[in-house]
Parts: sequence; C-alpha cells; structure tokens
Amino acid sequence: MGIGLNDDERRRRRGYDSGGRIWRWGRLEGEVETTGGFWDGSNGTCRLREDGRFRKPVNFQSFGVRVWFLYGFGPGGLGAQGIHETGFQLGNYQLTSNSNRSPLVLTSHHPRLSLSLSLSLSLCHSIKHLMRTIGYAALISRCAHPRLLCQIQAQLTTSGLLPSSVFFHNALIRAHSSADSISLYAHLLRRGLLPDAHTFPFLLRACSLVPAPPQGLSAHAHALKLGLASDLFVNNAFIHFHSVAGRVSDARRLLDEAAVVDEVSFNSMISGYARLGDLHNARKVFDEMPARNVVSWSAMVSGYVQGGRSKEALEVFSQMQAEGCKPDDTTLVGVLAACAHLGALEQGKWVHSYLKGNNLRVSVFLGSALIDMYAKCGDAELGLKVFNEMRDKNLLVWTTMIKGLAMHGRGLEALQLFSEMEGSGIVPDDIAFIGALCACTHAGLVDKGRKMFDSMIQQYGIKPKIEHYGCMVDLLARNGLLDEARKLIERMPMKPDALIWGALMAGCRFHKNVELAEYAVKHLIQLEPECSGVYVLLGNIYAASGRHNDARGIRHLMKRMGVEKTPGCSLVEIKGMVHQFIVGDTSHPRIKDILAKWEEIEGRIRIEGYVPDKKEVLLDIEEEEKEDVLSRHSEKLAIAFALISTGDGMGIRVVKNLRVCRDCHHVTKLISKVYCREIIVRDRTRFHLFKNGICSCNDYW
DNA sequence: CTAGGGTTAG
Repeated sequence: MGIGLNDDERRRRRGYDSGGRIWRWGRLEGEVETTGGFWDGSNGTCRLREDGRFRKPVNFQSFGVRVWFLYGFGPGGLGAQGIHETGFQLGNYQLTSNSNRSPLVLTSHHPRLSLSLSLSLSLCHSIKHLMRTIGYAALISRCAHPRLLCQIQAQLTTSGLLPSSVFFHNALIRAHSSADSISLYAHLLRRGLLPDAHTFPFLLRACSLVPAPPQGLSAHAHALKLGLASDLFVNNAFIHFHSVAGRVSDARRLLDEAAVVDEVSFNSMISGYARLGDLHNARKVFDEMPARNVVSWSAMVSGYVQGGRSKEALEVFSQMQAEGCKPDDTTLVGVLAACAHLGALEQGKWVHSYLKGNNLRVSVFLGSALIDMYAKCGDAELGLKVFNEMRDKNLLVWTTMIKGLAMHGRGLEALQLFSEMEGSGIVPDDIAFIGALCACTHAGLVDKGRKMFDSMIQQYGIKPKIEHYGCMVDLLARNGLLDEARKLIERMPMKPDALIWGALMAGCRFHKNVELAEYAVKHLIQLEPECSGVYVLLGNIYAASGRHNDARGIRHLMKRMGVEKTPGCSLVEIKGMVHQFIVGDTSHPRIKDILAKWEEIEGRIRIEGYVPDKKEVLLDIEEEEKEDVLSRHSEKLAIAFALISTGDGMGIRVVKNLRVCRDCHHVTKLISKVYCREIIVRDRTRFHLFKNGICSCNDYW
C-alpha cells in the first residue's frame, strides 16, 4: 500500500523558498496522506486509490459507517474519517487489520435512536478505554449532537480529565464553536493552563461566529506573549479573524510580517477584500500568490459574484480551467450564482452536467444554487426537478424553490410548497415568509396574504421587518386596495423606505390613481433624490394620464437635480455567449441586420394591430423621434438579434436590468404570436413568459 | 484535536 512518501520527497513537496520566506504546500495537494480510498466491507480489506480523490462518501454498510476518506496513518495502519448513520462524525478512526471491531462497531445494527444512545452510553462507561482506541478528542471535536457533547463534557469534568488538560479544552472549544468556546477558554486560563497552537484557531473561529471581537483581540495579545503568533496555523487564524470582521489592513499587516505563509493565509485575504467589495485588492492578493489552489479560485469567483461582476466571475472560472485547476462544489456554487445573475442558462446547465459527470453530491448549497439558477434563468421546471431529487432539504433549499416559483407567477404552487415545508417540520424564518408573501402577490391572493402575515406574527413570533410590510403594500396596491395600502404604511412601526413607496406607486400607476401617486412620489423623491426611476415613473404616470406639462416639469426637475436615467440594458445568451445591448446602442457588430430585422418585425406586428405606445417616453421630443427611441429599447434590440441568430421555434431568453416598458411588453406579446416563439424576459423584479400573444404576468408588473 | 472559499431575501 502506497502510504506516505519518504522524508526527502515530503520535504521537497512541502515547501520551497519564495522571496525569503517559506511557502508551505497545502495538504490537499500531492500528499498521499489525503488520498481517497474505500473500504470493502465484505472481506474487510481496505484499498487506497491513487487518483487523489477524497471525500467521496462510500457506503460502509456492514458497520453503518460512511467513510469520507481514508489516509495513511504511519507505518502499518490506516486512518479514516467517516460519518456514522446517526450523523455522528468520526475522526481519525484507526483502522488496522485487527482493530476493525472498535467499540463503535457494536452499535451499528441498531436503529437510529438507540444507536446514538448506546454510543453515548459506551462513551460514558469507558472513556479511558475509548481514548486509547479511537482518537477521543477527534470524536469530541466533531460531535454534531449538542446533548451528547454536554454529556461528554460532564463526564470529562468528573473524571478529572478536563481540568488538567489543554488537549480536551481544545477539542471542546472546537466542538462548541459558540460563546461556550470563549468561556471554556477563560476556564482554561483560570486553571493556569497554557493555551497551545491548537487552541487559538478553534477559539478564533468561535470569536468570528459569535461575534466577539474584544475576546479575539485579547487572545491575540496572549498568543503574542506566548510566542505562538509566529505559528502558521495561529497566524492564519488571526488573519482570517480580522478579514471576516472587515479589518483587512490588520490582516494584511499580519500577512506581510509572517515568517511562514501558505495558501490559507492569502485565501483569507482574498475573501476579506471581496467582502468589502474591494475587488481590486482581492485580485492583487490573488495575483501575488506564488501558487493558487481551488480555494483561491473559488474565493475569486464568488468575490466577483458578490460584487455584482458576474461576467468577470465566469472569466475567472474559465481561466481556472485553462490553468488546469479542478473546480469543486464550492467553486460551482459561485459559478451558478454568476449564471443566475446573467441569465446564462446554457452555462448553468453545463455546470449541472459537470457535477453529475464528476459525481459531486448535490449538497444543500449546490442544490439551492442550482434551483436559483434555473429559476432565474427562466426554467422553473428544471429547478423543480433538482428540488424533487434532493434528499436532504434545509430551509434555504425550500425558500429558494418557493421564491423561484413566485417569481414565475406560480403563486399557488409556491404556497403549496410552503405548507409542505411546514408539514415536514421545517420552521420558516423571516426570509421564507418574504417568499410566501411574494407568492401571494403574484397570484393575487389578498386574503391568503393577510393570513400569512398574521400567522408569521402570531404562530411563529417573527417580528415583521420593513420588507414584509413592503410585500403587503405591494399585495394590496397591486389588487387595487390602495387605501388599505396607504393606511398600512401609515401605521407601520418603522419609517417607510423607498421600496414601500415604490410599491404603492406601482399600484397607483396600474389603477390610475394620480393623486395618491403624487403623494407617494413626494416621499420617494425625498428619500432618493438621486434615483432616476422615481422621476421616470411619475413622469410616466403624468404622461399616461395626459398631463404632459407636468411630465415635462419632471423632465426639467431631473435636469436640475442632475439625475441621469439609468440606461436600459438587456442580455441575451446565444450559443453560450452572452450578448449585451444598451438602449440606443449601435456598437453591436451586427447592428445593421438587427435594425433591418426590427423593421420587418414592426411591419408584421402592425398588421396584428400594433401602434407604438409613446406614453411612457417622457422626453419632450418630436413624435417621430419618440418612435425612434422606443424602437431602440434594449430588449427590442436583444429580441431582434435573438430572432436572427436562432432557429425557428427556439425559445428566447432575455435578462433586463430595468422594468419592461409597456410598449416593449406589448411588442413582445405580439412577436411571440407572429413568430411562434416562447420568449422569457426577466426584468428587475420578475419573469414574463410570452407565449402565443399572452404574458404570464397578466399584464401587471 | 489544527485553516482557507459557498446558497435565499433586501
């Protein structure tokens, strides 16, 4: 069995000198210790795989243990990390030829409950015995059962093992990962024990999670005093601790002063900068690294996604593949999020097939990313398929699916899912309720929405946030209950924000209530004087109700305030390439063909009764010019381009940054009929599925 | 017993 390398080889792989300091190779690369393996339960043999794959769950049926990976464990033995059926994780489970009947095995054939019971009993009865046989602290530190953890802790205390040992403190600090970890650390100091290089990484993770910055900082002082701050792991922990909390300059200083660094040190910095939206520096760190690993690439990909620069995220991803770095599940989560933002269905599908082909398990993270991608790319059905195939669903997966259906106007199904979720024992949180309320809005279910709002407060004790009020205002206003919406705004406990007034105004626009719209807009302009959408909307309302002078007034106000209208921008994916169109943009290489196509389209839809609807063009310009501006709206360009670049009958999907204007909406409906195409347009807030002259939004958006 | 990257809503 190829366990381990000789010392020379190991040293060669471990580190090399880079600019005066040591660069340590990560454990994940090139070391046989982490080579994946599998256990053949039938004859009790264990084989190592040489392809370096690990963390591939393998059924370890005869013992009820799933092995995550096996690795060389010194001469003659093998270590394993696995997970028991109970969800109890095993670490450093020593497997040698005669020890595959360790105490855990005896509990393997029991049903779940008794399993964890007997497990805890055997722990309590023979702690010292277990200590010798199965890396006891590893067991504690991975213990996923809080109750069991408490039992262990009590047992450790009474047996006198805890008070005198840093070792057990460390394991417990890691296992708790909460405020308890910080008290355990205090306990350790009170006892006069000296924390070691393992203590600080565990402790700091807790300090980041709680969060407890002062405790973290004083730990740093202590680590310095003990001379531990130069330890690679300890220093990395502090770099990470600072990065997470947004203190990148402190992190940077630690990185610059460190004697030994590895990828981890840099990776924390990348995500630290990215978290602050400083992608320039994130990239700089990334480029500075002597070597990058999967984590570095993933951090860069998701950094770009979080910064709203999804196109660059996909570029980084292809660069990653070009350099031969294999993406893992976390990378793909980021890539999927990028696809979702861009509406890049083809690339999203590619990721899906990639993870199928590489046997990556659809985790809750991957699952929700996939569902979200499919929903946002306009294919709710494929999202549902992923959803139905997932075995373990958490709140996030459910919420993503519910929200996805709501986005598509499939409110009833979304609500059905919501009650199924409640039935399966998952407790909805505030965000889940936003999804449910959205579903009510899109399905026009006013009563149901009121009931959900109440049950959120009464049954679940969730205090409604401003977003929930936003949903309710939207729901009421959309359905013409404008007065009730206004009253709700007046009695809500917080100051209404722009979204609230915006929802009211959208309702006013649809139900043609100019007075209330003006009332809403006054508040809106106060809140967001620089936001162009507000002026445009009010101008549209004026224009639509024939008050052209007022509309012009708005235009002048915008000029005076120096507000620029956000240009409309549409994306369309053709053969895996995302094409971008900006309103009036003539830079596309095929712009001539596109405009010619538009002429043809216009001719054909005019036969169907199309008359340009210029009401929403509020600029005070000549009538013909208005038509011209209208015909160059970005979604019209994008659809015309899609019509000439795809075969007959193929679906078209467009992603737009603003709301669809009334004229474009009408035009798209007609195109879907005349050209027999299904056209999906995702605008700022929802989906429009145009099919045979009808839109799924029922003309309210 | 050590570490670093991740999903929804707004």
